[in-house]
Amino acid sequence: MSNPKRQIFEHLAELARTLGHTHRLELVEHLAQGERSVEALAQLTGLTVANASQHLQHLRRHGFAQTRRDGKRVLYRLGEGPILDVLAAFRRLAEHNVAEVREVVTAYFDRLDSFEAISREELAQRLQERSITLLDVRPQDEFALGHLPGALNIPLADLQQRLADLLPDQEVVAYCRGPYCVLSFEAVAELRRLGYRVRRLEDGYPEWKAAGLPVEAVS
Amino acid sequence: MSNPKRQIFEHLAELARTLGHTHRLELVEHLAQGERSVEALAQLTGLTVANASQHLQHLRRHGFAQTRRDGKRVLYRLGEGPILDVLAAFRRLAEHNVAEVREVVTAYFDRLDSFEAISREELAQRLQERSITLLDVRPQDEFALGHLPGALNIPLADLQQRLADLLPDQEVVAYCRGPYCVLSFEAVAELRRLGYRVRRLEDGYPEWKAAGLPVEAVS
DNA sequence: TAAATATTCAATTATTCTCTTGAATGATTC
DNA sequence: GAATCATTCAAGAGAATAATTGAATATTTA
Repeated sequence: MSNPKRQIFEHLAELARTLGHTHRLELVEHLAQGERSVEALAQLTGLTVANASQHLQHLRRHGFAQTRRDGKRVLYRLGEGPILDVLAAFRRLAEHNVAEVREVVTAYFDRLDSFEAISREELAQRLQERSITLLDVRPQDEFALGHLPGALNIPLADLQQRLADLLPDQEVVAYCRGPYCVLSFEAVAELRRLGYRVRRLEDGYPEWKAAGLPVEAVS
Repeated sequence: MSNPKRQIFEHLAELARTLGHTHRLELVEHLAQGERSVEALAQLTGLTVANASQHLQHLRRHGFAQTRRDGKRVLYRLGEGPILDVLAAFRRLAEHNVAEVREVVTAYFDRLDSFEAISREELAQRLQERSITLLDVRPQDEFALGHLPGALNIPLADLQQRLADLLPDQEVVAYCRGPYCVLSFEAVAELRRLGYRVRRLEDGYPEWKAAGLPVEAVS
C-alpha cells in the first residue's frame, strides 16, 4: 500500500515497539540524567555490555538516543525531540488504566508520600523566595552530570550522617531521577520520621531540564 | 526484583508493545470514530475476522478498547483514559525525529495543504460566528456515529456531485478521522482547485470529542 | 428445539525479537 | 608498532508474537 497513513503508522509502531521493553525504558531513564558510556549504562541496569550496546543502538536508530565518541569510549545521551512527553503520556495512561500500576503507586508511593508533591512551577517560585532547601538525593556522579540550581546533593545512603547540612526549620524539597524514582520517596519518608517538613518534586531532574528550566553541572 | 519501578516499567512496556503494531494502531483509529462490531472493524482494516478479534482483545486487555454486547454482536469502542494523548505524543515525536515521517508529511500532506490548518479553538469560535461551512468528509456511517455540531456530511466520493450544498462565498473547514486521515486533505485539494476557500481542521473528530467539546450523533 | 450468525478459542506454522558467545573494530597507551 | 581497552558485530539458540485454520461458544431467529 502506498497509502501515506499506512507508512506513518508503521513508523509510529516502530517507535512504540522501541519503548516496548523494560531494559530500554530503564536505559532511557538513565540517559535522561546525562551522558554515559556503554559500560556505565550496562552496570546501572545490570545488563551485559553487549546486550546494553544492542539496546542502545536500537534506541539510537529510532532517535531516542544520540552518541559522541570520547577517546575510546562512546557516550550515549538522550535524543532530541519530545521523548519525555511520550513517556509522561504513557505514565498518565498507565495510572489511569492499568490496575496494577495504580496499586503500586498507591500502595508504595502514596504510603510514603501522603502529602501532595510540589510542581515545577511552585518549586521555581519557592526557590526565588529562598524559602526551601532543595535536596538532590541521587548518587554523586549523577548530580555532577547536572542538577537543579542551588540544589544540595546528599545521596540517599548518606542522609543519616549528613543531617547537619539541613537547616532544621526550613522546608525541604527532595527530587531524584524522575516520577517513579524511589530515592526521593525514601528520603521524604526518612526525613519525615525525623521531624522535618519535606515534600517531593512531582517529577525529577530530566523533566526539569526538558522543560527548559536552568540547570547546573559540576565543572 | 520487587523494585516498584521495575514493575511499573514492565507495565509501561506492555502498553507500548500494544501500540507497536500497525494493525492495532489502525484499529484504534477506527475505534476512536465510535462503536463498531468486530466484523465491521475487520472490513475497515482488511483483516480476517479472527485476526481482528485477536488484536481487539489485545487492545482490550490493556485498556485501549472496551466492549459491550448488542444482540449477537460485540461492539468495541475506544477505552477510557488519555489514549489519544499518547498517540499525539508519538506523532509529535515521529514528526520531530523520524526522517521518513517528516518526508511523508511534507511531500504528501503539505503539498496538498499549503495553508495552515485551523485549530480546534479557532474553529469553535468561527462556528459561533457562523462564518464558515463545516464539512465532514467521512463516510456516512461514521458521520452517523458522531460528528461536530452543525457539520455537513459529504463523503469525499460524493463531493463533485454535491457542490451545490456549499455556499460559494463562505470559507469551508473540512475534517475527517484524525491528523493523518487523507480524506480531508483530498477534499481540501479538490475544493481549492474549484476555487473555494478551504482549510483543514488540524486533527479530526476523535480529538475534538476527546477534548470534551460537544458532539452530535444521528439518532 | 434447531438453524443461523457473530465472535472467540485452540492449535499450528511462520516470523520476529532477545540474549549469549566469541570475534572484529577503533582508539589509546606503552 | 604492539598491547590494551571499550564498543560493536555476527551467528545461533530460545522465547515471544502474529496469521491461518477449523472448531467451540453465545445469542438470536425460524
